[in-house]
Formats: sequence, C-alpha cells, structure tokens
Amino acid sequence: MSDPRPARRPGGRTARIRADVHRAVDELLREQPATELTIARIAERSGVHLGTLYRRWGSADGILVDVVGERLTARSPVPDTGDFSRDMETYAREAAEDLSGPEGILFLRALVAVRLGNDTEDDLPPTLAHRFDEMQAMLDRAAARGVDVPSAQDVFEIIIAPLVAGLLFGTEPSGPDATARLVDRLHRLTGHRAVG
Amino acid sequence: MSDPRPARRPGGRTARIRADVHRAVDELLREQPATELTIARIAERSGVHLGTLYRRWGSADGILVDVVGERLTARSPVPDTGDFSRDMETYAREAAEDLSGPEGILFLRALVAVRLGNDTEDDLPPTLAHRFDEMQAMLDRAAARGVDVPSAQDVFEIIIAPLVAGLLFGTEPSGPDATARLVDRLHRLTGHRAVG
DNA sequence: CCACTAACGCGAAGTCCCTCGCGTTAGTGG
DNA sequence: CCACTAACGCGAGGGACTTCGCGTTAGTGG
Repeated sequence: MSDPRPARRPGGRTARIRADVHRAVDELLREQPATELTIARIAERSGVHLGTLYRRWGSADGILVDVVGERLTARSPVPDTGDFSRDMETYAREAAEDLSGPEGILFLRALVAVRLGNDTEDDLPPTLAHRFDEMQAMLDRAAARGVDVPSAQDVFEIIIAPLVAGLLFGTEPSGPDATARLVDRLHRLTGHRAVG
Repeated sequence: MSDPRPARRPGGRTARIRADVHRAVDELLREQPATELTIARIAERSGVHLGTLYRRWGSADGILVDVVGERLTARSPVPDTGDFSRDMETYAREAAEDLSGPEGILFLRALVAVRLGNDTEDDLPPTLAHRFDEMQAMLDRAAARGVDVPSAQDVFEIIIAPLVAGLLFGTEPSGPDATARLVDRLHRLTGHRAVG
C-alpha cells in the first residue's frame, strides 16, 4: 500500500519520482491543512503527472501512508541500550509521540482509509510492517540475553492499542505519565521484573 | 456528528426524514459494498433531497456514523445479571462481535473519517457517548454491590482498545478465546476474583 | 551498445461531488 | 387558530476526481 509496486524496476527514475512526490507532500503539509491535500495539488507541486500518481498510489491517502510512514520510521529508530525495561519505555514514549503529533493523526487517518476502504484484505504497508519487525527484534535481543520478555502481541495489546484507540476516541491523556503507566502495566501483567 | 442538530425542532418531519434515511442506508448496505455508498444514492433511495443530506449530516461518513452507531446501540444492550464478572465478559464479547462484523468495520472507518477529517475537535457522536455511559453505569452498579471494580478507563484500555487496534492493523485473532483472555487480563490487573 | 518493456507524460472526457439562493412546507409557541 | 421560522425541496452550476488510450522516455538485461 505504501508503494504498491513490487519494485520491478526500482532504478533511477522511479526513485526520483517518489522523492519528488515526497518533497511536494512535505511542503504542502507545511502550508495547508491535511484535508486540502489533493492529488491534483501534489501533481502540480511535484511536477509529476496526475495520471502517474493515480497509477502508483491510487489515492491521496495512499500517498500519505507512504510519505508519513517513512518519516515516522526515519526519525524514531528502535532503541537498543541493553536495558530491556528502558528500551521498552523509550519505544512506548516514541510511539506515543509519533501518534499524538499532527502527522500521527494524519497517518492513522490515511491508514484507515487505505486499509478499510478497499475490500481486498491486504497486508500492512511496508513501513509499518518494518516497524513491527524492529520491535520483534528488540524482544529477541532481550530474550537472547536471558530476559523473560513479553510477546509482541502483548506489547501491541497493552502498549500500542491504548494509544491508538485513545487517539481515535479522543479520550487520551497521553502525557509521559500515561506511557510510563502503560509500560508498568505491561511488566505487571506479563509478570516480569524487566531487568536486563 | 451522529445527528449534529441540537434538536431545536425534533418533531414529526425531522424524525421522519431521519427514519427514511436510515432505512435507505440499511437497504443500500445490503445490496452493495460500503464504498459504493454515496450521498447521491442515499438521496435517490430515500426520497430525501440531496441538499438536505448535506445540510444535516455533512457527508456520507456522517450518515454512516449515525446509522450504524444507532444499530449497534440498539442490538447490544448492556448486560445486568448481578454477576459483574459475567456481565463484563458479555460486554466484551458483544463489543468484539460488533466490531468484527462488517458494520463494525464500517462504523470505525466512518468514525475515523468524521473525527480526524475536520480540524475542529468535537465530542464523540451521541450514540457512542451513550454506550460509554452505559458501561460506566454497569461499573457503578457493581460498585454499589460492594464489588471492587476497575475504572472505565481501565476497561477501555484493556478491553476495547485491543479490539479496535487489532481491527485497524489487521492483526486480530478475535475469537471468543481472545475476548476471554482480555477479560481475564482485566481481572488480573485490578486484582479481583471478580465475584459479585 | 542494442533491444525490450516498465513506467511516465499527456490531454481529453466522463463522472461524481458539493454548494448556493430562493421558494415552500410544516413543527412550535402563544 | 395564527404567526413565526426551522427545516426541507428544488435545480442550476462550478469544481474536483478519476479514468483511459496512446505516444514517449529511460532502466534493465544481454
């Protein structure tokens, strides 16, 4: 969904077009509310033809998922300090910040539109799937050090889900205290002292 | 959101129009995928003029939130057997069923579009707020019987949030086992044997 | 360096979305 | 029963969205 083409010809032009589009979207988001972001405007700003945008991304939401998803991935690397408890808290705090910011909301909206809009059940956009893989790797590293870690699903249900749902329903306190509380709850529920 | 008018003139015609629209949407949803649901089609089927639909609901998503939200409220009354643990499990199971069904997905999509689409931060649609009030009442009843109950926010974070987020990210097992597991987790967190 | 073809540029055309002003209808309060 | 006005009906109109076929460009593999 992010960039739906299986990279059959990932060479120079294709990558250049994508970069142009990303730059244009970045600029446009800085100048106007996200609801004003149309394919036509992106085409105009980026110099990429309108038909090309439809062919590659299908819709403005598809472009948004691609752009914002990549931005989130880029600026929040998964931590690896050797202290699982601290890493987890950092991970949770970054996730909360990403989500509560304006582009987090944007990303969520676009993701929902793309995922629930089409009947074909397809996978997560690559940027998101990659993020989950990183978390799994973090858990694996800790497990390799002998730490008794929760499952990825536990982390998803106890940490991520409340953040996302709170955002949707507008009932989130979402301060730094909130994420600390979630992490603490994860430890208590999964029964780990979380040292390691 | 749901029906945005503060009921300044809730009398016969207004209610009649709303019923007509709801009936039309029900019919249309049975005949075609939700993505095909346009304001124009609703107007045609219901006999209500297109301009009226835009005035009252603003968009097709707004109508969807109204219609589906009411349907969910109507068919899943909050349980009250006097056994808190059982009530909570029933509540969770019903919520899970509502969400996993096609109209649950629909509702979620529409809710996101309506809530995150406009910049004005407004409240939850009445149907949803009402649902939360019912849950709070359920907790209050149990508390009045002397049961040590979790907070509404706990229920939201531990029961509702994983269901919603799982739906969005497509990572939900969401069987009856899953909800039982969530309820069990809630009990463990609040440290109750959940008898009452 | 050449042939192949994926991906893009182009522009027209159709469709749908949404708004607006004005006239009409029918709840509401007295 | 009457005056008032919220809410609806109406239709035109502009604007936005999306698709399509065809020609062109430029990675890719040999």
